[in-house]
Amino acid sequence: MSLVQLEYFVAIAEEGNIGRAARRLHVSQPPLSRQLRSLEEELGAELFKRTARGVQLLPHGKTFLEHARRVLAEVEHAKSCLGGADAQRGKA
Amino acid sequence: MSLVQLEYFVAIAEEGNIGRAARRLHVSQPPLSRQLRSLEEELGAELFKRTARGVQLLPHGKTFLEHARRVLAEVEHAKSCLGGADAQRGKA
DNA sequence: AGCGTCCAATACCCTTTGGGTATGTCTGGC
DNA sequence: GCCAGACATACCCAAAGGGTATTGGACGCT
Repeated sequence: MSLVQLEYFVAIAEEGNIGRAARRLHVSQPPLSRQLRSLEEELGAELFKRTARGVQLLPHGKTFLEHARRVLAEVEHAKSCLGGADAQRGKA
Repeated sequence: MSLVQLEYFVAIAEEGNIGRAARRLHVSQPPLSRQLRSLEEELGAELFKRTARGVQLLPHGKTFLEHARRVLAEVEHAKSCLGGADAQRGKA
């Protein structure tokens, strides 16, 4: 599991659509599909139900989403507590 | 920044010695040196003072260590809350 | 002072990972 | 039946990550 996987997962969850999440993240769609699948395999749980209109969070996915957000928030906090200058630049 | 970088950083901090941390993590020493430096560059702050006997946490490093531990703990929590089976296996 | 030891840093190579493009497959609407 | 939209797959290439070998520097001992 990696931090980018978590970022991708959160974006997909928020968009409900892998392609749209890809545009938001400025990457193309296939990498997102792959990272998501790889994450699901590592966790041993399906996070989304794939439909013809996009993806939909499953119960496991909802649970994991909260954790993922907390991890990412903690990371941001860690970054912002150090360099000051760098962190501020990053925020903009 | 990646999760492995945080794991490496914590191990180095706990061992006070990159080579020993490397053995503990079952990797060789150079990758750890590199990842640590890369982390410091990204954060824009030196985390350790390099000495002839090993490395020593600087104030920034101590602060960051707490955050890093929190992130990793949160990740473990996220994992353990899903698959059950997989998570239990991972714990052993 | 000189030597040996220990540690981190660097150089170089190779494998693996990750992203991009093109295409396939399926579902739902007209 | 056909088209449009969405995820999955195949294939390629660049980048990241780890390994081995080596260098450079600091400490301790004699």
